Order: sequence, then structure tokens, then C-alpha cells
Amino acid sequence: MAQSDPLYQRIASELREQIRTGTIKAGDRLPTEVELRDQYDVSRNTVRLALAMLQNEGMISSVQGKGTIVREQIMLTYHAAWAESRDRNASDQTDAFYAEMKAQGRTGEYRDFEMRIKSASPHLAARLGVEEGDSLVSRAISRYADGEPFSLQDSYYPMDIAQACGLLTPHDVPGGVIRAMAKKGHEEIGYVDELTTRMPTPDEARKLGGLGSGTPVLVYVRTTYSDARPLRLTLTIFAGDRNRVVYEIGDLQAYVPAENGASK
Amino acid sequence: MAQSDPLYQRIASELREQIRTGTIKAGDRLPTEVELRDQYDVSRNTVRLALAMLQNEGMISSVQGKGTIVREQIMLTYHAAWAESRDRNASDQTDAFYAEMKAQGRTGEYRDFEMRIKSASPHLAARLGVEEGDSLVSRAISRYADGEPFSLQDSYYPMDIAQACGLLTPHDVPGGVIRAMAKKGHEEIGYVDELTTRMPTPDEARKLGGLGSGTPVLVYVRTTYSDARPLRLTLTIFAGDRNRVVYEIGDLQAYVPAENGASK
DNA sequence: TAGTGGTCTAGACCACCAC
DNA sequence: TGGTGGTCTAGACCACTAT
Repeated sequence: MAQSDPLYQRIASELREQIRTGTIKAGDRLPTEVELRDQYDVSRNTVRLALAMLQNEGMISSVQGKGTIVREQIMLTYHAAWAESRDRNASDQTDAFYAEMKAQGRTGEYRDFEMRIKSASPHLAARLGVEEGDSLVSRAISRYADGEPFSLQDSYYPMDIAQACGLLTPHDVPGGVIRAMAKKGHEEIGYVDELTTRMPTPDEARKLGGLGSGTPVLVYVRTTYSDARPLRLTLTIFAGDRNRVVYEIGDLQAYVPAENGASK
Repeated sequence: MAQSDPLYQRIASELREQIRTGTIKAGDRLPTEVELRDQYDVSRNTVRLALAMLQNEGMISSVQGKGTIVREQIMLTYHAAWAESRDRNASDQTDAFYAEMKAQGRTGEYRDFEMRIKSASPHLAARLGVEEGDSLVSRAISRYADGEPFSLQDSYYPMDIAQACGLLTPHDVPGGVIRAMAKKGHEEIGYVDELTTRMPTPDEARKLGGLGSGTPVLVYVRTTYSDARPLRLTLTIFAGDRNRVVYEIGDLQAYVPAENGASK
């Protein structure tokens, strides 16, 4: 960062460098705003501009009354290619989630189950092959790992399938939804996954445990198909700083999964 | 947003609502900061706090001297499941990218090709099955669509493979890298894709055409394997507001691709 | 030149937390 | 109670764009 840059960017650069090189480690407290103000001989607002920059990069987070700390990153892995596959024991998404958590040495749970009837948005209607405004059954949960929220999931089903398969209940389906649908002749034989990223809405940030302003979400949409029609659309919002989606495809006899890993 | 919220959050909420409902449309100019200051009877700094909030959500972007506008979203789709598959005409990543762009009615190009020798970071070493610090060949490009930068790509190859396959050249490999490797007995028969999201580094933001501070990147890592070993690791940084990664897997005879679509 | 957003100051008071 | 970050004011000057 050149010397002619704005003051606040120069301050941000120096702090960023100290974090990158480990002079200030993850979990450590930064100097207070007043200390930085004196240290750089600027106004407190200028210090706050610098800190806002780092916050928007997801590097630090501030708590009123306590201070500003360098954020730590823990990563969970979501194996998309087999998470819901039919030849595993996992009977539905929830079971698959438990299995993933256990395999990664964490405790998984979900909360706030909700069943609702919703009107199909253009986006949903196009993917589920129904008319805009048609009724859809939505079954939503929040997933937690080690007591912390990690992702929000909302599955949409065409009304006729939901009725035939007993999905109009405000609780878990015994044996899992996928199995229940298969029994009624709606077997999932293919899927299309769409992955995007964006900043969370204030509502999503709240549900995901107060995401810092520098934390994006990973938006994951899976639409599944039988041989005749779309069966289900599952929208998952992952907290971007804590999740990784993985696809393992093809012949992987030479693949040795490394259990760990930062984001880059 | 309750009335007891901070002023700047209340201003942000009202503007957000006006954008959401279409009172202010994509591409439109927002009122100037001075107008908002008078309208809400607050200081200009408070207005700027509100605008910063919306900027961090990716909803608006400001340009010095011009004004503040509501951002438009165009979405490109990257078909990960077949983008590099062997039974398509695409001979390497670059060709595959052209084909995708053409299919979506856009012009694709790439710039700033670079070949470098780099030392393996722990992250790269683990995935490519080499020792930390070993030499790797890096071949990087920036991808543009309709003249705008969309993604940065960097492929890493173990030195012995790069030498055997003629990858130590500062230009394209005729027929494509994947084909060149296959000819020398290094055929890609499986791959592992990892997808994460985070905020861009200042350097990435610059290379991607000055990403707004509310735009995350989609980090896409593909590691490919032969029957014996890892062959290649390709790291792609997508501008998050302009790209979508799609996997089409299984039997999809009932799938009718919808060519369009917003992010949610 | 007039108007826009970008940077910066020097204060003030408040809400929250640890002691 | 003292210190932290959170909010807010009322200015100033600068850099850039349009006309």
C-alpha cells in the first residue's frame, strides 16, 4: 500500500499485515481504538474507518465493551456428492448431516423445524415445474454444530407430492423424506446443484448467530428429479466462514482425503 | 426495523425497502448524500454509515463525482460437472470457458497469462501429494466476459508432470493441457471439488475490476487424479455477484435447463 | 464551475462489560 | 467505576465528474 493512500487504508494495511504474519494471532485482541488513535495520531473516526475495512474483509470482529479481536476460522465440510445418495445409510438430509458431523468429530443438531405452505416464487416455480403462485410445502430447519448455527435449510415440495408422501406434518418423517417419496414412486435419480455467494440479509445474519459484516453466505440449491419431473428443491444457506462444500466425482482410488484445512 | 434502532440503520432499512420493492430500480441513482442528510435531518456522516451498510450488502455502489446507484446483477453459469469432461470437444479449461460463454450469448476472452514456478504451500502440498516447499508449475489466467473480468484461475502442476507434458511454456499448450497430460499417461479419471466463500483480498478485488466492498468471492478448488496420483490443482476465484457454479449429476431426462435466473 | 462522493477532524454522549 | 466500542454531530478540504 503506497504512502499516498488514504490514512485509514494505510492503517488497515498495517494491521492486516500484522495479522497475516502472526504478530497478532487469531483470538488476540487488537489495540483499542483510542490506542490506535494516539499511535497513528489521527481522529478516532479514521481509526474506525480502518477497522471497518478489516471487518468487511472478515478478519476481525468487535464487541461493544470488550474490544476487537482477530477472528478464528473453523471449517466444516459438506460432501455434496454423496450426502443424500441412496446407497448410504443416511435416510434423509438430517441423518446425512448427523453422519457428517460425527465423521468430523463434532456434535450435530438441528432446531426450529417449521412446516409451511408457501406460494411459488418465479424462481421456485421454474425449477419445480409448477405455475407461479402454486402452493408449495416448505420444510425448514436450522443446523447447529457444537452448539453454533452453521446453516439454514429449506426444502420445497410440489403440493401433490407432499400430500401423497405425508409431508404435511410439522415434524420429522419417519425413515426420511427421500425414502417416503421413493415408496410412492417418486424416486430421485438425478439432481442439479447451483452454488452462488452473496452477503447475508440481516435476517439470515441473525439466524446464523450474528454473522460479522464481513462474512458472506454460500447459497446452495439442489433440485432433484425422478424420471418424470422435479421432485424437490432444497435451499441451504451456509455461513461462509465456517463451511465448505465438496464434490467427489469419478474414479478416486488415488485420493487420500486430508481431514483439515483452511480456506485457501 | 424497530424505531429504537440506530438512525443509520433505520435509514438503511428504508432505502433497502425502496430497492426491494422497486421504488428505486437497478441502475437508478439514489438521492445524493446531501439530499438524504436534509431529508432525514441528520449529519452527513450518519448518511454515510447507512450507505456503507447497503454497500456491504452488495446492494449499491458509489462512484466519486457521479453518485450512488443500485447495482444490477448479471449471472454467468459455470457447469462444473462437464466443463472439463473428456467426452466433450473442449480440449482444456480455456476452450471450455469459451464454449460456456458462447452458449450463454456472451463473448469470452482471457488475459494476463502467466507461467511461474512456485514453492508448494502446506495447502497445495497436501492436495497434490508433494512435500511442502517442492517446486510447482503455476499457470494463471484472468477470464473476461463481455470485456468485464469474471474470474481468476491458477492451475498448479507437480514439476515432473509439467516437464514431461511441456507445461513449462509461457503460452497456451496446443490442444490443451488435459490432452497433453493424457498423452503422456496422466489421464484424469476423477476429481474433488471444494467450494468456499470469503471476502476478496484487496489484490483480488483489484484484479476482478474493483469489486464493491459488499461482493464476496466464490473460491473453487478442483484437484484431479489419475489412477495413481493427483495431477493438477486448479484454483478459481469467481466474482461472487456474477457467477454461479452448477453440477448436473445422475439421470436428468426430466431436467429442462432454465436459461436465466437471479441468485435466490 | 458546480455538484458529487472521499477523507478527516474534534469533539459528544450512550450502551455494554469487567472489575 | 473506568474502559470499551457504538452512535452522532457539524463542520472542513480534497478528488473526481459533468456541464
